[in-house]
Amino acid sequence: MEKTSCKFCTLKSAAAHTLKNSEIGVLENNCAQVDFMPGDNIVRQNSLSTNVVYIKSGLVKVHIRGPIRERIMKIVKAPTYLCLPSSFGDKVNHFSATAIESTSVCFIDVTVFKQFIYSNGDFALQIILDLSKGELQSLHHCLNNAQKQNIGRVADAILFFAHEIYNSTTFVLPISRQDLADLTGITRESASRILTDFHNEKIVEIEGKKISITNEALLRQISEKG
Amino acid sequence: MEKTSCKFCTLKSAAAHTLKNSEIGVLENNCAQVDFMPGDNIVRQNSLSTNVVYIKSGLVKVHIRGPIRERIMKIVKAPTYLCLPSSFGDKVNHFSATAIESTSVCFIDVTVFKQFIYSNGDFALQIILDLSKGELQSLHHCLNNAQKQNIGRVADAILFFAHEIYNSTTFVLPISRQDLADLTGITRESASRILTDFHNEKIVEIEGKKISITNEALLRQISEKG
DNA sequence: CGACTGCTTGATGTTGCTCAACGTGCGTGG
DNA sequence: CCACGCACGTTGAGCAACATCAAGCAGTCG
Repeated sequence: MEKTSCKFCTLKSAAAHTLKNSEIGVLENNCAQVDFMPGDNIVRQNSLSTNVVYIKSGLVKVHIRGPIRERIMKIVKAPTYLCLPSSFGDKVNHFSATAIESTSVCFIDVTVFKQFIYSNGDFALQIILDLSKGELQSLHHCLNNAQKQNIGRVADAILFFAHEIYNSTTFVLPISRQDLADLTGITRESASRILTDFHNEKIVEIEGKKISITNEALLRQISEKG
Repeated sequence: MEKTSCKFCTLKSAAAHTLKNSEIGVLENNCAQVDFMPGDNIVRQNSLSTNVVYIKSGLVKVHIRGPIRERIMKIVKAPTYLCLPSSFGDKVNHFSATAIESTSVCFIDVTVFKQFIYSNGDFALQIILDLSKGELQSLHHCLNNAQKQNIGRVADAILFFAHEIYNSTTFVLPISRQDLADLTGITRESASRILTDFHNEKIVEIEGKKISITNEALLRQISEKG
């Protein structure tokens, strides 16, 4: 567990920027930074949630063991808070989180966090904004998945990585086909088939994990039409 | 628009209980109560969201016009806040809300609401708790629907009405088959078929909109096994 | 080299949507 | 009052989308 100074941290959240110097001091004493390698488990479902998790850098998948199969709820890149709702709404984590790329995380004591909300209105408002945006996003994601058929969801996922994560139409998929399937809620086989279909129809070029979008307009259309 | 006194309102939210007398006064001047009949539109998707909506009494469906078809996100009973995330996360409503039973609603100015969060830590914490619990619920609901097949979702819906809404194994379904289909993400025809299947297999007794669960153990098993 | 993992591809069966037909109750307008 | 349109509900037949099952293939690690 390294010694870090929150005060001079260059990767502070919007909420943390509202903290006063004295509060930063408190934060520093109740905050632990840990680094994770790809595949490492950051948060485990059903374990006790005593810390707020802040992703300083890296890429993380948030997943949950559903009644039938594993489901990846979302893939988030730093900087972001993780699983705030679990910390506040319940005592246990409702999700697991696993590093996809090497990732730095700050664990912050939840009681300290609550203290900040209590004493610092700006901080509270920022957290509420974060929560609200997060909820809207995941509901839309959920809605999309529920109504689209497989091909549309895979198109979605590709566009997501291209624009939300890598800002490039060419990228290396950081997850396996199984993970891609879990993310879109389909089977490994279907995911594989759809990728080769896209390749054959010259919509994207696929070479192992390397993906390159060649006909973005069509891909977008597939994503929207379901 | 009736004259009401928030101070003596017996249906206050947990958050509102934390307000000081002076704050209640402010609330009273920025709060309007409106009554709705079944079928009335309370909040309209894509309209400007300038108010926080608090359901004092009644039953409401929250729905959204998806890319393909209408989708009912959830059915909530009073007392509860509605669409908080829309108010904070964005300027427009992401959902519509429609009264199912006759319903009393308080519209509260969002800037006043923000003021409370800013000045009253208890209030902020309560709102964050509400948001967190709401998000966890909707994510689980989403997850369930995504992995279950139709029969399991309908079983879910029946159990939901029995236990969350009416606290009785016999009740009158307050919505149409079409709505039930939109709630579970299936077609009207499938919903109808599954209900008659349940009836034939003596799992529930169905007579128009009157529903009576006769084999709850089996119904629960269907709901869980997908 | 053999075991193993991740990926692909084909064959088969099931689920659930679509379409179509038909009955019912309700409100509207002639 | 009746005729009509319209929303709702039920049922059946056919079909498309997917999951499942099964087999095979390349790369990797012991």
